[in-house]
Amino acid sequence: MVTKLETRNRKAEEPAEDGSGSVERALAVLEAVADRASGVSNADLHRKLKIPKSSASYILRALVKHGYLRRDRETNRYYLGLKVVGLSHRALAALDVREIAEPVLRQLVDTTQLTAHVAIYDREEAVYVEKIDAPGFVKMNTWVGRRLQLHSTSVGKVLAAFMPREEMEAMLSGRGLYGRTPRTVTSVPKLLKELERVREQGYALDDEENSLGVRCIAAPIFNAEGQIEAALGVSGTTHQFERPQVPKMAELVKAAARKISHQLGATARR
Amino acid sequence: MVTKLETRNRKAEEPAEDGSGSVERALAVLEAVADRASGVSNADLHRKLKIPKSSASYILRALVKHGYLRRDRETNRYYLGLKVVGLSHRALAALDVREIAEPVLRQLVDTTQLTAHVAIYDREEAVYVEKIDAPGFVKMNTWVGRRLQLHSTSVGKVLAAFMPREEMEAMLSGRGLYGRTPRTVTSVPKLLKELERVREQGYALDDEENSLGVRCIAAPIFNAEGQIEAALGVSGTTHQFERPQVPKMAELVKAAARKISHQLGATARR
DNA sequence: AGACGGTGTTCAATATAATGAACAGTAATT
DNA sequence: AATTACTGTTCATTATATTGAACACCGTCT
Repeated sequence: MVTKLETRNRKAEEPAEDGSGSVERALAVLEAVADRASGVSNADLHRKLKIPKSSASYILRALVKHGYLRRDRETNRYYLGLKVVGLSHRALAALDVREIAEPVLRQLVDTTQLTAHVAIYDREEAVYVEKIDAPGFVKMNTWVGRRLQLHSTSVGKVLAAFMPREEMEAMLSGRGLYGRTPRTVTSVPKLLKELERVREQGYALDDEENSLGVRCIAAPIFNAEGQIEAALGVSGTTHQFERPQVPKMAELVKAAARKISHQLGATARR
Repeated sequence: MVTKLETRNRKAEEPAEDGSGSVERALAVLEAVADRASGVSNADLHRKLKIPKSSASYILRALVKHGYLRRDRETNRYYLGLKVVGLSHRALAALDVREIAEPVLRQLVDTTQLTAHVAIYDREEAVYVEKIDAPGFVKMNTWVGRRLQLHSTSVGKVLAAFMPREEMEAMLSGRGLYGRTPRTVTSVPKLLKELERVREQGYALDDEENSLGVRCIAAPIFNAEGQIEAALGVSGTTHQFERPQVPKMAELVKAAARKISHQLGATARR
């Protein structure tokens, strides 16, 4: 332990990770490679992760051997392999809500002309697990797998508002809320009030709080146990989705979310 | 199942394995979890992978910590985490051909009323990296990330036919060709002849060779260096895609593939 | 040519992780 | 309630993987 800390002398900005592990380092390598679309060399990893290049050499070989990375023979740079794409499909296929939601989303996109997403809660963030693009040329910079902060997005606020109270409070206690835009709610007390309103209204609004020029609205999807399963949201530019439309959109989104909840076996709520 | 266990046993008996063992086992765990949609317990892994449950315990914790697996607190079973979905997006985003191909595929689906795919070569298999569904109720059981054998599919045959000759022959030498259907080409010499014909014609046909009742046709996509980059294919049931239509479809698919090649910077070929 | 700064790989010593056994829970038995 | 047959976790010891240093290999410069 001590020697480990000594060898990794200055990791100035990174939070201390004391988890033991060769496995963890391999995963860190995987993520480091994912971070750079232009590929990563053995030496890059040696610098970036502060691991001996000999170790990186072995780790990389193992990852390549299993298809998680691929190696460009010309440049000796490493890129993400396609094995992860197969795994991704398996991970998503396990989420029943996706399949059920998809046709409902399509219809919602048709009626609202906005981009629709389904997001679930995962490790203190919201993750998009389904997306249907709006027609037209303006596209939202989102994708299945994208992770979002809870406090600055409509789906995030919905997921937080309806999760078990103690879990939510434990998560938020003593946590800084990053101000993504001037409109982001950055104080926990204010957010708690906002979440209370979300529970009352049954929907959450993101009025340029996550990205300037983008407005979103989301509603909760419940499962048969009455717990929140996911959030359904629509997103558009402030031009596509003007403020006066909010009440109408809220009803449409809530209705769509209820429809999905119902198909998941949830009984009517409220 | 049986064959899987057999290979595991043999592997365990063989002495030398290069690469980092602990990392490889972690990856094996990841894949074992992916294999079972119903989740996997620590004890399941102990049995399935023949690793001590204490070791499995540590590996699982590391994978959960980084989001590659998630643990159901109720049942202590493990499922794939959403981290892999984010990685998948990065891996696919690195493939320029996808973005370029997408609108062309859409148009091709419109004109042919068949399902269109783009596949690339990866580790002796073809992998779908893009898919556009045909309209209608019949859906192909395919997905982005699905891996296919080279010898029994149209995209696979195209990828094999146009890859560097020596690479292809090294890969095929002394390899058994699994007979997926009665129509599958199962001998290497026959396959080589077939690939020769593919090169001449500029397209490959899969006439119920991979799956009974499914017919596919594919053509190569070349990059600016004149190397094959991907294969573009259309698939349909034998009802949707009848044999007399093959010549016409071949031309449509070849034209679409050429269009993509051109946008990738390839100069006209043949 | 020769020296340099940059790669990635190999090897033996040692620091680290793997693991059998013991432990502590849980659930369904008798 | 006691018994059985499962779980998963912890810990000290051994067996293994990690890693600094040496090596080999480029291109690019004097």
